[in-house]
Amino acid sequence: MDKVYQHQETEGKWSSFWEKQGYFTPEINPKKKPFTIIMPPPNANGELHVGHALFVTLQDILTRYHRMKGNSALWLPGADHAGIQTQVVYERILEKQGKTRYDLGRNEFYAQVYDFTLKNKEVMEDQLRRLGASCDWSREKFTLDPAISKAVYLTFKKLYDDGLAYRGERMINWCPRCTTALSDAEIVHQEKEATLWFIRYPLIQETEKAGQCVPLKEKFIVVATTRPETMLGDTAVAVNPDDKRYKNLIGCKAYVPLISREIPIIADNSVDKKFGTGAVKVTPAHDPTDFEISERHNLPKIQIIGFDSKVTAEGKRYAGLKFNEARRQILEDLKKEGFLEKEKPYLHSVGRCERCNDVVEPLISLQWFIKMKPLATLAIRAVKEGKIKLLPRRFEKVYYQWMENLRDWCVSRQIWWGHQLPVWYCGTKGLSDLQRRLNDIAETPGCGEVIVAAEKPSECPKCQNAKLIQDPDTFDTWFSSGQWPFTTLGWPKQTSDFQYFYPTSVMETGYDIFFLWVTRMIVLGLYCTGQVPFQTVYLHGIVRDAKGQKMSKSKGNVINPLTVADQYGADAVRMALVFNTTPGNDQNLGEDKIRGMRNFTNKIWNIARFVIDFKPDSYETGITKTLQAEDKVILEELKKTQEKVTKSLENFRFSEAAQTLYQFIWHQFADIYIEKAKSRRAETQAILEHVLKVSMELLHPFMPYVTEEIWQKLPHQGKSIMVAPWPK
RNA sequence: GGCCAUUUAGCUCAGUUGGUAGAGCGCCACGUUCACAUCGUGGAAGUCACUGGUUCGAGUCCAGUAAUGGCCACCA
Repeated sequence: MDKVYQHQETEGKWSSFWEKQGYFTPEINPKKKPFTIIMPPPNANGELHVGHALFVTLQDILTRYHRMKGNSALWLPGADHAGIQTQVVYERILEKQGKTRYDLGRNEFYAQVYDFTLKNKEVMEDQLRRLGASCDWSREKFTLDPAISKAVYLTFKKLYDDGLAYRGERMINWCPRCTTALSDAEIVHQEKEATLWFIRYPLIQETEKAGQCVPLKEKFIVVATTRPETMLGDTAVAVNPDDKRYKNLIGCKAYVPLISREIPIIADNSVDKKFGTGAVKVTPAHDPTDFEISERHNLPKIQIIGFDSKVTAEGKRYAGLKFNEARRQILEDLKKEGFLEKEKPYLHSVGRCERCNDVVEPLISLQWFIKMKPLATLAIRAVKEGKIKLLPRRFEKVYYQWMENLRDWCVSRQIWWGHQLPVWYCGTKGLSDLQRRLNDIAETPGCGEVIVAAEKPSECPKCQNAKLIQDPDTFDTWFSSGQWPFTTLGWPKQTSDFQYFYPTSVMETGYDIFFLWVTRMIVLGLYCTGQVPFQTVYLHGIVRDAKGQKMSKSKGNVINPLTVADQYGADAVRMALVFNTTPGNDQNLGEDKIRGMRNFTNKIWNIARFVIDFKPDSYETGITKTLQAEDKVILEELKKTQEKVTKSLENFRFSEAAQTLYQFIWHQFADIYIEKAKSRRAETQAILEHVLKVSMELLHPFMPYVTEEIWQKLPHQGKSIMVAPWPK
């Protein structure tokens, strides 16, 4: 044995050995208890980062532990097409070639992105293997696999038939760069220095009801806004009904300056008396609150900013201008005509597209939605009844809050990369103008019937027209990944996998996608299968750099897990990622820590050298000799370690288990026992071998490679430590 | 505006039934024949953010304060 542990020479070897032996593929055995983890599918648009390495480590620990315990342990890997994110990534690649997706056209673009994701997927698979992931490649899935897609279509049809999926004109978040609607969960709010403009809306004396309306002294009602250009779409001014300043004006009318539209002054409780002037301009087509006010008061909704961010024809003389140019022009005109009373700096938050960072525009649009109230009720109950446990527990509170305040989920996206909606229209009549324009669809006749079906219908059931047009939109990527825990197991077919492995045991993922993903899996899992998708949710934190800064390419502080795995060994990287960490909290990872764990692997290696390289003529193979005090102590400590590690793992306390093993192996076994054993070498050999073997078995889930390498050199009947029984 | 987390040795962090403070890294001294210098032995180092309370006893439970970070929300 070498003096220094050479991870390069062992890690690749064992990884392929395990896979060839079929150890990653569990058997469906009714006598065994299943243990299932569905891997959060990495987005197939890049390489693995250190966050992936963390989930690989935690999930592999659980899988290896339960496999050794004798369960049928399935860890099912996969990859996510990652709709909008991948589309944005690929469009950036095209941009460098001076192209847009429109230059390629929908089919060619889809083909190229498909190719791109498959290549990334392969790279990621190798990287997962490299990190020691013992997942079952024979069951690997991709979100765009035909069977998975079909399940997704069926779910949508089921929702539609149950009245839970509907198409409607609602206020959505529009990303002008991605040219698509987004759900609320995909919006990132950011503080921004802005200006609050105070604009005078001239009052109109109501002649018929003379005397009822008492105009203000200045004959204006002043409103405050951060977006003056939206005044083009104002259809009311709202005040709080209890606001004494404006009480006499309720029911009166005012002019929108510059365009001279006559609008009512109305009372609505949503208006905050203390904000600005206490009077707010109402732009129903471009603000969610205003939209709701307009619904309550039956106000018209005038869209004045189009999907192209330009002012529409409704904007009269400002039509055709980009919204920001229109803003400048309008401010200039307001000033010139004396309608701008004052301005003041104001800090407020703007919504941005999570993927491309463009400012989103609230717009009314015809989209598909999922009704969330009834689904959320199921989801809340599942957690309340303890059918799903969230770790750490504190996430239950935010879970309930989120579920209780859900708005309907907009699931249609005007992007090309993803599952196209299983909706067909008889002729182009059913398509929105937006859809026709974005996809350059020529008009074809038809009765306008809307058909939702898992497969393309041959003709319109109403008028027998065979020229049906599929909805060009694609699903929110989280709609398909929200069904991942059961579509991967064959649902809706009652496959043996589904029956045996579902509901899954643990969902292990980052808290950063808790709302985007975990909540949706719970909702859709309960709805589709009638069972919880998983029993325990373990949420890990973000891996930051050594100083606690978020890793990013631009900062240059990224730790590439594969690079450090090559340098220090995958075992060291894995151990560093669980050592001294807690669920739900971020952790800092520096190279020092990984180096320290590399030293630990080397320590283990040298313990093994000491134990294994000893070649006496003969020695007792069993632990039968009268035991000395130190022998009793180490065996007792080993027993305690075994019990503690088992208990820690049962309770998802990975760090505690890792520290227990580290302390035992290094400081009790090596520093104390081995030192003492040196003076009575031959009679301790059996104990040394035993303690080493059990230590390796306990440590195996954490550091699979070095433990296998050493275990193989020890006397035993087994073929691999991976399938050795968990020490009792 | 609401909610949550964090605050423990120079640094990064563990500490789950409340019982004399722990780890890794770093630091100091010594030690290279006999598994390992990717090492060993020994050592210095903390009034566990602050204030009050419960308790025989609190880093650990309760109330409040402060600082930092995060999440959620329709702040015009």
